Amino acid sequence: MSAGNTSETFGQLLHGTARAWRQKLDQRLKPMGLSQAKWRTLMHLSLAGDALTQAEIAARLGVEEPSVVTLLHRLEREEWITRSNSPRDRRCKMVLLGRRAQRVIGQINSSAESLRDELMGGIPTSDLQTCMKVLAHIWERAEKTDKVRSSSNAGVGRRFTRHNGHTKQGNSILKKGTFRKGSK
Amino acid sequence: MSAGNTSETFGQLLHGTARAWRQKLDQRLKPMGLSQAKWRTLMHLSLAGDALTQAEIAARLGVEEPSVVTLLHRLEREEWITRSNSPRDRRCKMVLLGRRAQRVIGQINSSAESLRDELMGGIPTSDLQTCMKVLAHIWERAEKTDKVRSSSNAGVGRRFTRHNGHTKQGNSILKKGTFRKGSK
DNA sequence: TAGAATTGGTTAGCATACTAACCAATTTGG
DNA sequence: CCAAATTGGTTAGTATGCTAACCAATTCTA
Repeated sequence: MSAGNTSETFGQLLHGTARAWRQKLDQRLKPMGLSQAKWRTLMHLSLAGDALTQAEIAARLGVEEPSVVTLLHRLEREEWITRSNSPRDRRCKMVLLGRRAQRVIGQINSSAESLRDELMGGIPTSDLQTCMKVLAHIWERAEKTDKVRSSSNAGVGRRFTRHNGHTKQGNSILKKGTFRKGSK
Repeated sequence: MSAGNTSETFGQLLHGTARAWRQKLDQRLKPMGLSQAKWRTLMHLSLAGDALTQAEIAARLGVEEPSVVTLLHRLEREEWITRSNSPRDRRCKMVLLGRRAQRVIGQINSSAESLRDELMGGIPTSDLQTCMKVLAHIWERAEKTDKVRSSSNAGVGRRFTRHNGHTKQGNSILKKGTFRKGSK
């Protein structure tokens, strides 16, 4: 990079920035006993407003299932969430927010937002838009090219495809039978 | 998610893109037995054209020293590099590229470059420039705000302090560790 | 020149992610 | 209805990265 090469630089920048951001956020949330991975999980549960299965959580976080397993174990051990077996499908675990989490979701959110403001404030909106467009483009290509993950929402637009079209209210997992995700 | 919501989304996008890129690259380099972390280390050594100390490598990679320790252990175990004690400063380990690495640096490079082309090709240069500017800005703020890491130059134009000396190499130590079973 | 401070490296222990391999339910196809 | 495929979850093992705590050598300073 210092040797006048333009290649590599973008990747460098991308990863460095992501790492710096993550560390910063982790550092802020540490006093609350949370890290970004944990916080994001709680947010998704909060957004869902209902129990989710581990597979759903994995899809929303954009990580693999085994990664979710240990993540949820940590969250459960610290009493941020509870897990129980689904009465409908004995393979499933239902994941729910615990009291503790419900109480601090707001705080978490505002922490994350103020960091965002600090980091991105002052940047022209159009520049930001351009940047996001570029990132989305890259992401899409990177995910698409040679692995066809079932529920890999490649980007920002298309979030988790709601199998049956009801997300927040009804039960995500208590009403199996009608939906089956992607084709695969 | 696409409408007027600038919060959260950007971070999401940043991390997702970085992760996707990394995975893609790892996947390509796997047949060669390399991952991005390893590859980057080798590149820096190659660029330096000379032995580097572990601290220098850490600075160039932008990671902490303890992370470098295990990384170098893996690289050494696989014979990509050799490490030896510096004769001028007994605290230092000099890290050198091994034969194996020298032989494939070119391949590594072209792999990474073609991936870059695939991911970024077709994106207007000006957009890219804008994107990089934004990322650099964010990175700078994230590093600066509450931790004063040695170099805060947003990574792209970093300056490494030259240290170097001779290109001599001995054998890779095998030193067992002075176990002191720390107890405060 | 004798501490004190700094610097280079390490170990320990944790967090986060991945792949591979596996079990146990459930769904599907005859 | 039974065997095969699929799906949800787990374990095991590895890769990266971090912080905290610690030696050992070197450099600074009073």
